[in-house]
Parts: sequence; structure tokens; C-alpha cells
Amino acid sequence: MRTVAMCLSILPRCRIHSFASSCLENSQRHHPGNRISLRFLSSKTLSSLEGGEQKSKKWTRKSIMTNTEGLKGDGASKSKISNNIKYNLSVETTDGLNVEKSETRELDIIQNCDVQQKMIESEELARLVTVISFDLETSGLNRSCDCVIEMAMQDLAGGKNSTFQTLVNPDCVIKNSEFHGITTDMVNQPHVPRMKDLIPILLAYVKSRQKPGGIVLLVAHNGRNFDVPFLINEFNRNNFDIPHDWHFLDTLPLAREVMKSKVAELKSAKISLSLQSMREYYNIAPIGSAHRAMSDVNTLSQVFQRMTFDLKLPTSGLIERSFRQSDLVKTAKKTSQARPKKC
DNA sequence: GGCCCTCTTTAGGGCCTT
Repeated sequence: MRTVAMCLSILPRCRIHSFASSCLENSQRHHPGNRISLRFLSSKTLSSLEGGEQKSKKWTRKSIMTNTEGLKGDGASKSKISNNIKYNLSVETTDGLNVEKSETRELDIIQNCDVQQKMIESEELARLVTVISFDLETSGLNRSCDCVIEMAMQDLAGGKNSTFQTLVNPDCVIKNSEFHGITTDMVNQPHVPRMKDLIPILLAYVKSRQKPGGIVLLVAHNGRNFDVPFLINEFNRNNFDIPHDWHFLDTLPLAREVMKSKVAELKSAKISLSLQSMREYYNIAPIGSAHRAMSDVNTLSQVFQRMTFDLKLPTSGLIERSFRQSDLVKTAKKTSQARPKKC
């Protein structure tokens, strides 16, 4: 059996478990012959693995330590070296001055090691995660009654066939055409697919962009409350399941975070966090008509990359902020019990 | 609907998505 202890120390445990489960399931699917287990090592466990108890009890750390075994490439070896340095420096001294100096030096090196470790983590995670921005145009705002009428996706990695765009025939009259310009006549055409026909194509597109054994991170503005519930509803209506390795990220909280830190002088003022406002804030030129799916996806892709740069968010930070279908289902159950929905 | 903010928390208004 091959043991893989992954570098995920900065992720909350629930996210670690969720992400690790995805990776494990994917790895087993792609490499059925291999037996792989994931273990998260505490400092105590790692200490015992390294050959006994720590001699110094003066300094203790409760952070989750990581170790990397059996992974190919430079990243794995660097990770292990970093951990060794950390432990070798935990030496007890009796001279107060020396303690202070040693501690400072140790902290400096530990901080450097942590930065290195985070970079390695980010690189390894980036190899596993496919980031796809997406946007839906719908026949209204009610996720229970309204339907998706247009969909667009864009793999941020770019390359050939990195975008996906289509109108969707909802088999109903579109009453909000003034908002997006999509009319009933436009979607009521033989060549426009219905959602039940589109979902397999959508799944195939995402699969084609997915890295072997990796996960997909689908990004949308206000996705938690709009696009993702709409998408889930469409899948449910047509008896499809959202793939277990799909994670979702809402850029609205990121926009709030950016504006909080960048526009301190306007904290008390009303700041718009809409996608178009964020586009203007970053001086990104509009491409196509706003409120059409592909145009909004183009905008979102650029805004998203600018925001992650501003917030210094590595891939691990994105995973930390992501959510899955099951997270929304739990919330929806609570809500529906409290207030029955009406169309 | 969920989240955030404030003249709040025993609440209410506004934003964001179409």
C-alpha cells in the first residue's frame, strides 16, 4: 500500500476531509490497481514516525504538521526537508538571551519554511484543480419556478476548446427578455438544446477540462445564492447528479473582501459589488453585451484573477472558500422546513 | 435566499443574481 500524506495544513479540517476524499476517490478511479490511503499527520504522529519523542518540551506546536512520502518530483523532497529543519531547531536552551535569539532565528526559518511549504502546497493543488468560471441567464430570479435559458463556461487555463456556450430551450415563455435580450423565439428553435440534452454535453465538456484525479472548481458571481442552486435544480429536474468532484466558489464574498481592504475611505459609503462594478473598478474593458452569459463569463474570469491577486489567494485559499452541493442541500432543507416555497 | 451592515441582536433594509 502506498501512503500519501498531503500538504494541506492551512485548510480547515472539514475542507481537508472533503478535498482529500475527492482526491482519494478520483485517484482510485483513475488508478484502480493502486491501493492508496490518505492520512493527516499531527506533530505528535510525525515525531513518532521520525524516531521517537521530542526531547524538548519547552516549545510545543499544535499546528498540523505534514509529511510527504511516495510522491514523485522536487516538491515532495523539499517538503520533507522543510519538516526536518523545523524539528531540528526545537532545542531547549537555559540562557534567557540565547533563548530569545534562538527563538527569533527559529521563527524566521520556520516562517520561511512555511512560505516554502505553502508554495509547494499551492503548486501541488494547482496541478489537481481545474478552475472554470461560469454564468447562467435565466427566465427569472425564482430558482424553483424559473429555468436556465443560456449557459457559458470558460476554463481559466485557456487553450483549445476552453469555452462552452449555448442557449437553452426552457419550453416556456421568457418574460424578462428586456434584461438579457434573449427572447422566446431565440430559444424556441430546433437547434437549441433542452436541458436534458445539454447536461451530458456539459458533463463531457467539464470532464475534458478536468485533470486526471483532480477536482473542478466552478466559479460564479453570487454563485452560492443564484447560479449554483439554479444549476442543481436543473440537474435534479432532469434526473442527473452533480459530480462529486465539483466544488463551487462564489466571487461575491471575494469582491466584498477586496473592496473592504482597498477602499477603506469608502467603508461607510454604499459600494456596489456587482460584477459590472468590479469590472469598472479594475478598468476591464467590456466584451460583448453585459448580461449575456459569455460576456459575463469573460468579465468574471478577468475580475476573478484580479481579485485572487489582490487577496494573495493561492489555490488552497480558493479550496478553503469553496463549497459543495451537499453544503447547499443542508441549508435548503432547513429553509424549506421554515418557509415553504411558492411560485 | 443568503449575506452584510447598522441608528442591531427581541430587527430591518439593502445588495446580488435574472
